Amino acid sequence: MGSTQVDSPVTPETCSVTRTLSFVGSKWTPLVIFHLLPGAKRYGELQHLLPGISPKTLADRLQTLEGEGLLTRTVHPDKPPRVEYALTRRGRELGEILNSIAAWAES
Amino acid sequence: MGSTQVDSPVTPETCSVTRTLSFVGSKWTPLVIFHLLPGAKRYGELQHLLPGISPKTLADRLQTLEGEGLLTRTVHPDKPPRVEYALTRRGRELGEILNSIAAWAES
DNA sequence: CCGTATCCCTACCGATACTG
DNA sequence: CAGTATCGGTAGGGATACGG
Repeated sequence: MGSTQVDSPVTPETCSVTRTLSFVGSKWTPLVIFHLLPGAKRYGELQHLLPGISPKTLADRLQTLEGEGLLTRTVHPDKPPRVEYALTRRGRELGEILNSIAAWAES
Repeated sequence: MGSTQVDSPVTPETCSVTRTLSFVGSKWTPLVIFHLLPGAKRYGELQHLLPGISPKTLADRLQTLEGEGLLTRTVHPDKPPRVEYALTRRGRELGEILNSIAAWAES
């Protein structure tokens, strides 16, 4: 006998793609990821690579990406302080997808 | 002699990925694309497939996607009016990328 | 050097009512 | 049926000043 239960529709709240794009699509986030793909960078380096970004926004993006497990934040106990950000494997995987979007968009 | 000209930095305004995600990342847009992947749908069908979306938002998303060349809008001269939306080849290509994001997000 | 704290503005999105 | 018009809330992001 067939079930009378219909599939519950996917909503923006339950869609994995919508959820992913909700933070990857934030302003500056793709560029942050691109700049980290070649290797770890310091906070100040990213600021110079991203002219126009505010310190608040850069910190927001880095913290969100860290919270999503896409990058790691490493504090080196130096004076003056030195903090490095590096993509995780998962972050690099997402970077590859962003590259495929770039290829699609520019073709 | 090496040029003294440095690369002008990429900004969110000139980044093709940021620009793409600025509309693909809009709420409901990925779901609209997913529902159109199997084939053309009418406006009312999409409304029922997307419970909770407002008519304004649905119209906004469809018009944006049409403007980006990702779908076509076809008016059939019937009574009552019948309008169908179908992905273009480019729209289906983007849909495939969204599927790869889903695979990444769910892995 | 690496951020946080505030304030503010605006663009996105939802609800609702209405029209060809 | 397939939208448009209008209004309003809210969250994202910028500018700026300051702190560990």
